[in-house]
Amino acid sequence: MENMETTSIKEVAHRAGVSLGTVSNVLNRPHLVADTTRQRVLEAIRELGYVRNDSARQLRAGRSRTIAIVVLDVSNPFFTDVIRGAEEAIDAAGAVAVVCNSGQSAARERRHLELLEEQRVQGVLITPVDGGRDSQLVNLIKRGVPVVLVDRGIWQSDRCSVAVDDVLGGRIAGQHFRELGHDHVAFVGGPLTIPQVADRQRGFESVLSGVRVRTFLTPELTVAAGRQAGHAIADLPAPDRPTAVFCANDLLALGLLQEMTQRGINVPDEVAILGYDDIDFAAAAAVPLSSVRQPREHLGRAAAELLLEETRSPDTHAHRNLVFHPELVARKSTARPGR
Amino acid sequence: MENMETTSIKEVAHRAGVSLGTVSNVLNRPHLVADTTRQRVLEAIRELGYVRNDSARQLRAGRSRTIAIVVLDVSNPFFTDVIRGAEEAIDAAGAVAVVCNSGQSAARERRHLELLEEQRVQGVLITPVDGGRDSQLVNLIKRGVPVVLVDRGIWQSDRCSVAVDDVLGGRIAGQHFRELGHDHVAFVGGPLTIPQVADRQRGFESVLSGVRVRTFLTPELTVAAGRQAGHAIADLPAPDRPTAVFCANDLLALGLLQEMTQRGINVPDEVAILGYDDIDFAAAAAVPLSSVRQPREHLGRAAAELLLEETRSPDTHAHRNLVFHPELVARKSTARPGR
DNA sequence: CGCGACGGTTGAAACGCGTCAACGCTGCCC
DNA sequence: GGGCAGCGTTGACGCGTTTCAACCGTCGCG
Repeated sequence: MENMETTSIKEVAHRAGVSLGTVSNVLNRPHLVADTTRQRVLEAIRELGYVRNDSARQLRAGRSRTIAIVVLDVSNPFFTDVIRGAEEAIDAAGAVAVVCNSGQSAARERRHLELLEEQRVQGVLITPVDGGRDSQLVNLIKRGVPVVLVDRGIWQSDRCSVAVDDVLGGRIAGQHFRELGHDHVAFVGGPLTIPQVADRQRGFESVLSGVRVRTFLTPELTVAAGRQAGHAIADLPAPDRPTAVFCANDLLALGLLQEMTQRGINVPDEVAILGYDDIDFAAAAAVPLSSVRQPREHLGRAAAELLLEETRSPDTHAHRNLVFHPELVARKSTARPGR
Repeated sequence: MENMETTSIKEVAHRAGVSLGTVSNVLNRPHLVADTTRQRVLEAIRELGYVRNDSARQLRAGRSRTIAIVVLDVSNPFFTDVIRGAEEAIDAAGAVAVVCNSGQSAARERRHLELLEEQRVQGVLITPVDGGRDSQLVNLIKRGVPVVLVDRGIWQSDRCSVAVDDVLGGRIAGQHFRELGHDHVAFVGGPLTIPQVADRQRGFESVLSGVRVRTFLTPELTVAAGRQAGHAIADLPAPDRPTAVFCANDLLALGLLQEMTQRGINVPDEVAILGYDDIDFAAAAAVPLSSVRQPREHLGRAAAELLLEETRSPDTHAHRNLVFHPELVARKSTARPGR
């Protein structure tokens, strides 16, 4: 077991009394090697603590077995769930997933992509900082590396992508309020420069013609921003207050909920609240939060499968842009008053 | 830009009219190359879209520039914060961080470690599934790969580690209750096979001699388990009910809080609740949750720095086992009654 | 003015390690 | 004896790095 730092296939061959190629065969095509020889080689490998040098292997193979998942923010539960789904599929295919965190920084994303390109990764699954126009990413694609966009830039036909239909999500929210009989509702979210937010708003309003809809723009999608919006809504005199509020994500909804609870405004009787994402904490809130759920793990799995498909048959592969449907998870925060 | 798949340093050299070595010098020791030549080479690189082959480079160098962070669960905020801290330090050192998720599975951890070893990573920062006795991890260390344990196995002297003093965290909790004048308190947590949980309990009880302390064991550290414990506590007749509860983590505390709120038991007036971890949602709970905060990012940064130090001077390096101190973050859930 | 020395480059070749295709040896069967 | 498996070996190859000898032009000294 000692002297491991420099153990190469050559020493294994020497110790086992065979040639280099045989050792290689034992490792890669064991059926070609006679039983006794194979045993001897495996024995030598064990004794020397030999570990294959992946650099050399890759150098010859021209590509690696790893698939990279580049996310905007590892601490966002949305992405961690996407990661889990993708890992599942990648694992099942015998590849290995590594996660890179761009942390919303274009510079870090670029650094990661550069390295990944140098490492000749098998493919990249990415939620790009800038929607996928970055030159580094374009280079990667030009080079023939399969790339799948996750939840961004679904309109680009030169690559695969997966996303969730946010307009539909908004529609589902509006529909839900309609069915509950609300005739004065509100949308809380922002900034509208985030396509997801704008889409959700658009879908929401599109099914609410004839209903009074107010909009409260927020500077970000956080609990604090939700609280502030809640402040503004609670300050309205009761007759002028919307009876149902759709928030662009669950954090906003949780903030809103807290503010309402603190102000003594009953949820859902006086104000119904509907979130988006269905994060784990939604169900666990003081008043269990209704939410529009995105199939996060599914999204990741589908993305990984598109990627794997492309790596397996790059020639016949046709790029696809999958769009998933969100679904309503109704809980107490939008229960019909009086229930 | 075309024909990129096979572009090698050789073609660059040819196109620039220089030799291989010169191109290599341009890439690695540009000061050794005359200005005009360098420009010519850079130009050729750009024109051909050349990207260095990291496998070949590593094959020669014997080791890579990447540092792996292997965590138990990417969707746990504790780890994502640790990751962020570690990435900061790794980035600053010019290395690259990749994250591997073992998902609590020893098999996946093993697979990842095997691959990392084959890739000759510069170092590994890991929270091992089994406390660090896994043979794959031991192999890695034998081989001379720097390994730093995170929040596990601090007693092992053959490697560096970082951890947070959970006994102290428990003491801080107990001390807090003492100062608030509680004379009947409870600990909620489990299973005690998790060292962190056992340590917190031990510390908690150690400073509460003379105080009545009940223990409610939970099967896991989740919101649901917290709710169940809350159920049991709320069922106690008021005089027999503890006036302050210390939970082994914030999820339990949030579940407990919800149950209390739902049962109409006032927090903190009738029951004070103290959590552990100070996750983002703690401050955002219906009643802002007091918690014992662990310096998560700091932990990650320190771990990465130990690792980097070891990679830089493997000979003079002495293993260290850093222990960090948690701190109390007092919010409303443990405010003095009547305030 | 001529020659050697010197600072500063350049280019050929060896090297790191595993993979794979082509080839060679043994022994057996018909 | 010819042919065929079955097994193992040989050697070229992938690509960037590094070493070292050779080379260039310039400068100083005699």
